[in-house]
Amino acid sequence: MRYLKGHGRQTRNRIVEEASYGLRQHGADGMSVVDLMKLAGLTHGGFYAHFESREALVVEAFALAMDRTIVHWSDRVKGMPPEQRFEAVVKGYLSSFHRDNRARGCALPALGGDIARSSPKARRTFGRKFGEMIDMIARLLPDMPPEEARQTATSALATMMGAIVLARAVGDKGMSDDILAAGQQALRRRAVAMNCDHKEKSI
Amino acid sequence: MRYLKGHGRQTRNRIVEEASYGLRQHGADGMSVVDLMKLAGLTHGGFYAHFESREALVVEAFALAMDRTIVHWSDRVKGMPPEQRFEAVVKGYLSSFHRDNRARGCALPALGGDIARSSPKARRTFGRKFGEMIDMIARLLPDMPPEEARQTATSALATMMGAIVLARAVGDKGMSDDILAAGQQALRRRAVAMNCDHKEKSI
DNA sequence: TGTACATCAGTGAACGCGCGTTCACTGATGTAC
DNA sequence: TGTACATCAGTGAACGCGCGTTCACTGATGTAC
Repeated sequence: MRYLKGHGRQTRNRIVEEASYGLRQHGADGMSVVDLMKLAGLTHGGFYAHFESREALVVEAFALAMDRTIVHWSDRVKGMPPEQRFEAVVKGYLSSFHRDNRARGCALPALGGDIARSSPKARRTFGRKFGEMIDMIARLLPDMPPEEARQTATSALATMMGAIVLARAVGDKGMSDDILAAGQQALRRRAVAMNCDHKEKSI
Repeated sequence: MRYLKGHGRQTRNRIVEEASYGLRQHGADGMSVVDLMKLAGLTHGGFYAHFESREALVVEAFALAMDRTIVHWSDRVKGMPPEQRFEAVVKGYLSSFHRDNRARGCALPALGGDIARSSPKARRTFGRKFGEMIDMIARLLPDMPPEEARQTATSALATMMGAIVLARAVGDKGMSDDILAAGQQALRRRAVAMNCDHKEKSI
């Protein structure tokens, strides 16, 4: 062998990984094939030895980013008491650190809007990964019936993602911080509402 | 005068209006100057008689779309009893009709992600308009103290916008409907939480 | 009423550029003998 | 140990195309006299 075994595969993985950062930073249409290969320290000519098209890489990079986000959440709550987990993820998500780190942050606010305009194939992949995200968040709510947990996880993801998009979009720093705070407050309230529901049911 | 008075202004308005539909449908980078002028029934050559640059039109079209959304909400709640207004807006927003009508729908889910990557000027304009949206929604919550109403309006907008982006992005129709339902449920719960808060305070 | 000129919104060819994609080639290192 | 050849990840010039922007021009209609 002229190259170490698996060299090609390793290069390919590196391209996908670097692309997942670059695309989150600059958007699904924000980097050219030349740019994406440069991120991996390569020239553009070899691109089509690894991927069928630019779009195929975008879809892979997007899926990888979502997997990484799920792993990140798992790591974050590892060893925590169950009742603190949901809020811990929310706090980390709706932080100024996350807002200011597009490239390493969640793919939903970075690329969700682009996916809505993508091919059916890309949207199916997105749907599957988003389902995994819902499952992951729902598992942080063990007190709830499974269906309610999934529904709460779904709306929590919508709130978190929306708040990050808006916090990144507004020009004003104070308003941006207010958006993150409002999101946190809302998700804390949601927990209160659940207690409330239970109280009302038990009356 | 060779043209009726205000002809140029009228044409300009028509370009901005049609662009606001086209850009919501296809994204801030999804239509060329040729495409945008064609929407208004014109050729591309005259574009720079009306606008300084393509980006200037995008910013104007975006601002117009946000103004229209605010007016749409006002019209919708006109004459309704105050306590039904907030939920009426939420229901209209988180509907399959809105999800399936990108071009005429709210600009936040259609273009929010693009704005986050735009020029500071575009983001300042967005921030100002978004502030107006918050004020509008907060006015639908007259029972709350002003600051709490603004905070609730902010997080409600984040939830609504996030849910529409996600509902549009997932390939699966059932999952998409679930996302809208989860968003509605969450915002209903939020109202419950408020009642709860008041009860707890009054104890 | 008729003719020459002024106005200006809109036209369409042309520009330089960066894009996604293709392809003949390179060069480092393995194998055959 | 030395030489010829095979392999293949990576290179970079080239392609056709659509983009944002510029600009000389058109043509319908107003005004001057």
